[in-house]
Amino acid sequence: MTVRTRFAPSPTGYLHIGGVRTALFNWLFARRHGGQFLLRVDDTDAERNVAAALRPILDGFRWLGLGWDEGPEVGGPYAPYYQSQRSGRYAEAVEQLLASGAAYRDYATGGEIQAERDTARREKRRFLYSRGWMAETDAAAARFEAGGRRASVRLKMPREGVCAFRDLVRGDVEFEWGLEQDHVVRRADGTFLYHLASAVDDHDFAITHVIRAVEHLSNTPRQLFITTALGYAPPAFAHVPYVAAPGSAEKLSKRKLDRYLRHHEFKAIYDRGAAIAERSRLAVAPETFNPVVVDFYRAVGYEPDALLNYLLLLGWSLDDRTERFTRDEMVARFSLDRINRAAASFDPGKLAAFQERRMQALGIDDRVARATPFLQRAGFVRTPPAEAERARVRDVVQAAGDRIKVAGDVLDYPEFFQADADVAYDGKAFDKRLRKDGAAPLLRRFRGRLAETRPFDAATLERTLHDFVDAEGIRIGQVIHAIRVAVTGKAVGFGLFEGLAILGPDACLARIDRALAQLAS
RNA sequence: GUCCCCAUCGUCCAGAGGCCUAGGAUUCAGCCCUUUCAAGGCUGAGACACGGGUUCGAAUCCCGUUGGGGACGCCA
Repeated sequence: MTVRTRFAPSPTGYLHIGGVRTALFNWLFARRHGGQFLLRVDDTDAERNVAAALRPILDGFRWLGLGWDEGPEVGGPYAPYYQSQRSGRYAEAVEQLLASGAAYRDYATGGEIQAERDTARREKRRFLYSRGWMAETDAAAARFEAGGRRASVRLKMPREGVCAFRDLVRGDVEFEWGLEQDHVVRRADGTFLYHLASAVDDHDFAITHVIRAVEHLSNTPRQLFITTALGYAPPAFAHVPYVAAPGSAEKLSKRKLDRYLRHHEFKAIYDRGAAIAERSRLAVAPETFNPVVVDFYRAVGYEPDALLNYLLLLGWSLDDRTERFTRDEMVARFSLDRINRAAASFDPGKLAAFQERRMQALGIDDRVARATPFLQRAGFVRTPPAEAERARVRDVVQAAGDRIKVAGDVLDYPEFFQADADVAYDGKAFDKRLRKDGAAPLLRRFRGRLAETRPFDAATLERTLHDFVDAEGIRIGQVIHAIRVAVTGKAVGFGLFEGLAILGPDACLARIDRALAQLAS
């Protein structure tokens, strides 16, 4: 029997980072065992589905490189993979449940159910439907319908005994049947609910392993009930713990961005991302520009492999030290039995560390390829880049080295792409390094040396400065900062000589002149 | 409220009775390197929630307490 796993997103418009981890586990498990990983669209709730809300989810999967063997846009032998298009099958299943007595028509109104629920809560016991409006015979149904009521279909759950099953991460699990609800599987309007659809689909799509978030653990008995009532062989279950919020044990939620922003590492990656988005004139939807959502990482230039590697280790480990995994290594080493039982908090700082290492491992060509689109969006480089632009990007990325931690960080160096007159001065740096006694004349004299320096490369420039410093009888620190601010506008940046060489003599001289003029005025 | 689950450095993991004076990663602090900023190197701080058992021996097994969390929909 070949292993088949699935991830079943409902089209909400965004891909949650916790969802990705669950999907990754599914993907890895299927790949590990030479099986198939499929995507199924859980869109039974028409009201909740916004148009085109599946797009960002599929894009996210593609970006991450988590390919699906069957599902939306790729089809497959069991198509369609949209629950909204499988009503025929669900209708059959409901008829079968009804016929076997595993389900019944129910005529209670929402208000009546709510009243029973309220009573139960008042009496401090778990709610259990009285079955007061249950119709098990056509005669009973006719009586209710004569009163204008419409039937939903509920599961007739056992009221005694236990539901026991083995969970691949949690071990043996038991639930008391008597505590289970008579869940609705078909609404009064004839549409079907998740549990029914899920049980039917897992069977129809030949899913062998249901690997999903632990939130679904308590749903398992009712799904098992449906599965067995329908005569299907149940899949194996593996319930993965949820991903908790940074510095907390609460479930990570997209809606609590404001609260997470109080966590300094979370705030740091958010702020960095926001700065990149702003500089690259990226139109960000506040809805998804959120480190809880995968889109965020794509937008600011993270490496998918870094995200995946980090997520893999959030609740799973191989041993006490292996942390770096390539795709192939992940696939080769992954196993369900090393998934933790406790929830794990999302740690943005550690994700950033993985990203940094991954970026460092990339060759210059890859880094240039990652950085270029950000410069294009910011309007610094044309699409496609001119030859000179291409070379400039390469030089800057090379010189910046591992200062570029996410691809969007290349926008920290606009001065290499701007016209001389557009370079902005950092006011504080300008005052500190240029507006002080001796700075201007020193800079002017150095300009003279610079004008004669040839070749204009980093090594020669460095020699030029050292000669200048010796001749003046000063320390290098007395002039180098002034040069940096004059030429780049900033107090910080990569190697000064590399920077000067990249800009070339004309730009360097023009910028020094501009700074000098600014000082004189 | 009812049911269920979880519990090792701030965080993520290792640990399945002696290998643990608890290991790795990340974060943080300090030092080194250095024209700035990064990176890198070195050093350091930092945990078995508590109480009882079981055992020659417990972070590991059992019970309880405490704390934290999840599920309780005609949502998925």
